[in-house]
Amino acid sequence: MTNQMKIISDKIVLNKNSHYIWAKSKSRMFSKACEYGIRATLYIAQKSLNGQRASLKAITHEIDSPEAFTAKILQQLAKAQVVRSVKGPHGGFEIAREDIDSMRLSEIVNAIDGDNIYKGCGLGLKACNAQKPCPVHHKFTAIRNDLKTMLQETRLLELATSLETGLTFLKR
Amino acid sequence: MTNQMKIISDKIVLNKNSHYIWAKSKSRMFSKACEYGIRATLYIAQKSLNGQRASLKAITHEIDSPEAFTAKILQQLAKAQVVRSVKGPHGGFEIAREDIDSMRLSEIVNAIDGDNIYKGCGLGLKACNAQKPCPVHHKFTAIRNDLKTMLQETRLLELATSLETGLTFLKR
DNA sequence: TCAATAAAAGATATAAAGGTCTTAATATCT
DNA sequence: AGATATTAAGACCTTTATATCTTTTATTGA
Ligand code: FES
Ligand code: FES
Repeated sequence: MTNQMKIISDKIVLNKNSHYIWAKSKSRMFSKACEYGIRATLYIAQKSLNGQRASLKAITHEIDSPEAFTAKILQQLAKAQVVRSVKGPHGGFEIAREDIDSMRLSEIVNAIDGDNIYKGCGLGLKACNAQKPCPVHHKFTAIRNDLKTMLQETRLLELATSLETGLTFLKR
Repeated sequence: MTNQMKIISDKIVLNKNSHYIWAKSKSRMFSKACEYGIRATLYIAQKSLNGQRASLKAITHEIDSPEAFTAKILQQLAKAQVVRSVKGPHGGFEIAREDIDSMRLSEIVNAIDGDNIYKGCGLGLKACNAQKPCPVHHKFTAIRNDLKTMLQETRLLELATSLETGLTFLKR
């Protein structure tokens, strides 16, 4: 590289006039909002199993997420009835025991990211359509369906339990 | 809804003061740049199999993508040696026959999106780490590995051939 | 009923992705 | 050599995602 561009970080590249030029888009399966949302929900589930509510402060501390942004996401999850919120002293977020048993990962993902991840075309055609498939359709739908099945079958209880027993973690 | 917010489209929601509030992030497996990049590469491969070059204009027409943006993506792919570009009259983009045989889908994805999609943690922890796994680690890595394998095994030739025979499509 | 606490709602700010436009470089043909 | 065709490079603009800050609403308990 003989020119004067400046690499600020892995993601930020500026040229000599300090204009942003290009960096690989760090694509992810779920949006950050959804990642925080899943982690927050799992923490709340874990606390709820112990008969406790989780406050916003506790949540953001335990999952290492930005507080105000996490609040917004929890609002969404409360509207979607994934979690229940309680205002005032000793308030916070909770999930009913029977919901922890029955709720699936897919409900959280749906509430935040919608279902495009397992319905949309892998190459971005308007919709996935087996009658007029894109070149990756067959290979892609197989993986997408596995993802869909996994999300729809995985219960909150199972994930919250592995957290409780210290087998898995929400931050590092 | 008794308030005055205005739903402009599926993705754009404004409140009474015309401030953007919130909409589900349409998450996708690959970035749009990557989707266009794959589609463009497949079209170029198909033309190359017929001994022809593909011009930017022809590409954007055939894959239905924004011209200037597609040009940027093709620049990236040329730098990554996924495609070869030729300037001047009768110029355009091409892929050597032997590369069409050997090149895998993963090379295109890597050139544009990098490898986070099959290396990163599904819940957004700094890195995926089996020693201190997140709650979805085991279920997630299984799917991610299937995706990785699929991308690494799928050859351009196979996809370009299915296009040529009219079994699959790059736009609709 | 009042102070304190905690979430909801709203406004605004910043960063990244997606996209356009203009000029430069390079190849081809006459 | 000059006109033309085509991609490369750079600057810039727009939209969406991510994030923060401020004000309002609900709940509790002294
Ligand atoms: S049409 Fe592209 S994935 Fe189904
Ligand atoms: S640690 Fe989260 S996917 Fe491996």
